[in-house]
Amino acid sequence: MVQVMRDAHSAESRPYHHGDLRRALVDAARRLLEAEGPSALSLRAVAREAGVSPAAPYHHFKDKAELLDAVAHEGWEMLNARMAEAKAAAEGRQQLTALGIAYVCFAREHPALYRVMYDAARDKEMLPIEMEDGSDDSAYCRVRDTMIEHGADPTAETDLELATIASWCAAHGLAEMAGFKQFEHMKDALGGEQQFIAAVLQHMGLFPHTHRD
Amino acid sequence: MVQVMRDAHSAESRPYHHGDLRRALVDAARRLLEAEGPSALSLRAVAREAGVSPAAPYHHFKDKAELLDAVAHEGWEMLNARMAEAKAAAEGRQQLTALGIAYVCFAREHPALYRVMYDAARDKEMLPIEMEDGSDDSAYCRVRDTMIEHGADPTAETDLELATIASWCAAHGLAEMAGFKQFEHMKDALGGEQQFIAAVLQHMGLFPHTHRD
DNA sequence: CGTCGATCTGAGCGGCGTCAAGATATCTTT
DNA sequence: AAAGATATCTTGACGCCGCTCAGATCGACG
Repeated sequence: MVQVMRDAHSAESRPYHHGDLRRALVDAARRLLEAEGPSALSLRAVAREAGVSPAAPYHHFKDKAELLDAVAHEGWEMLNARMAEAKAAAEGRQQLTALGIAYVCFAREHPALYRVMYDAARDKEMLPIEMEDGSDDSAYCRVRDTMIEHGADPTAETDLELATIASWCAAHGLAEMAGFKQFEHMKDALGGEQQFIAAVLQHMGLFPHTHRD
Repeated sequence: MVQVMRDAHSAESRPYHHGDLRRALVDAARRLLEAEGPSALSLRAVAREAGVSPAAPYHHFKDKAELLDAVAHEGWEMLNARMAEAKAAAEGRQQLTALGIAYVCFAREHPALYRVMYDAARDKEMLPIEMEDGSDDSAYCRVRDTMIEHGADPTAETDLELATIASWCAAHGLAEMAGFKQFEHMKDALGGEQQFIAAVLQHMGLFPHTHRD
């Protein structure tokens, strides 16, 4: 992003050194992912898409997994931004529901990306730093803090953490299952996938601490 | 299936025709899966494990995905059996919690198998028939019926179905996330993974229809 | 201008999923 | 029991994959 295409060689002549191949590779991977699905996401295909040789990516990523990590990283940032918007746009205890809906809808709008995000997490058996407690602006903190704002007891730490984890797991489960054909008739009956998602979230007793509000 | 090992050749001499290669392949795949993880599960490796050429499986399965489907199928049957046990062993409204715990614990005890089960489902965007409403003895029916037994209104069909779906999604989400290292300190604080699972399930407000009982 | 390090290419390794052709065992018919 | 049909397994090959390494090319810096 900082470096632009060098002009030592013209833009046409494909300079031997790419301006910012790392950036280009991640973008190409995202493009391929959303266009052709996870199965089409090979390192060679990404290199092809970026117009470089199959070995070039190895100067920017240790291996394929590290490239996917970078793609996943951007995914988490997109998700964080989406949830920040959702909270800002809602009011009162509606904010928690809005966060849940935003989470699931993001996953449904970018299913291949969401899959890459969680596959990377599962392989390392840990969530990326962007979603952790310590990270500022993380979705985890956003949910937990919103719970506190709307009546949860901030001194009951274990309860608060369990409630946050429970909400997260529930949203993730719904995110992965909402696309299944078995629920098609239910979505139709409720007037669309978004309504279905909202209805299931409601039935989950999400964010139990807010019930007393 | 029907055929047993023919005795024209002795059991030692590796007859040209395998007795029941289909069965042997599925078993080999399960063995490889649980021993080496999903990444080691190649068609060629399965054939190797079964002592047969790489092309042999194609006389029993259309492609690799169909083999994995067969493995997944067995997984769902194991899960159904596990949940049936869990319900039988519990009493009263404890049964619903027992079902949830059984589901998540199964997934945690067989993480690679559980992953294959859901990957197969996601690729087809539908749950396997064993888990559907129509199928007798399905986990879906078991959960829904147990809800009815413990006070849910069987005439409020939409509500009942939404509640069942919500429970399922929540359990699935927890099943996939319970292994993450971020929750390690929580598991320690609660005295183990099983306690952690039970605590999160409790916080999920699972099976809301039973709350009035 | 020359050197050095970073970047990219080309060739190549072994492994993968899959397929076609041929070999071999079993089943069926006579 | 012989013969043909059928199911099963092997061999060999194709193209794609992730990954490595030697060497070509370029930018920066002395």
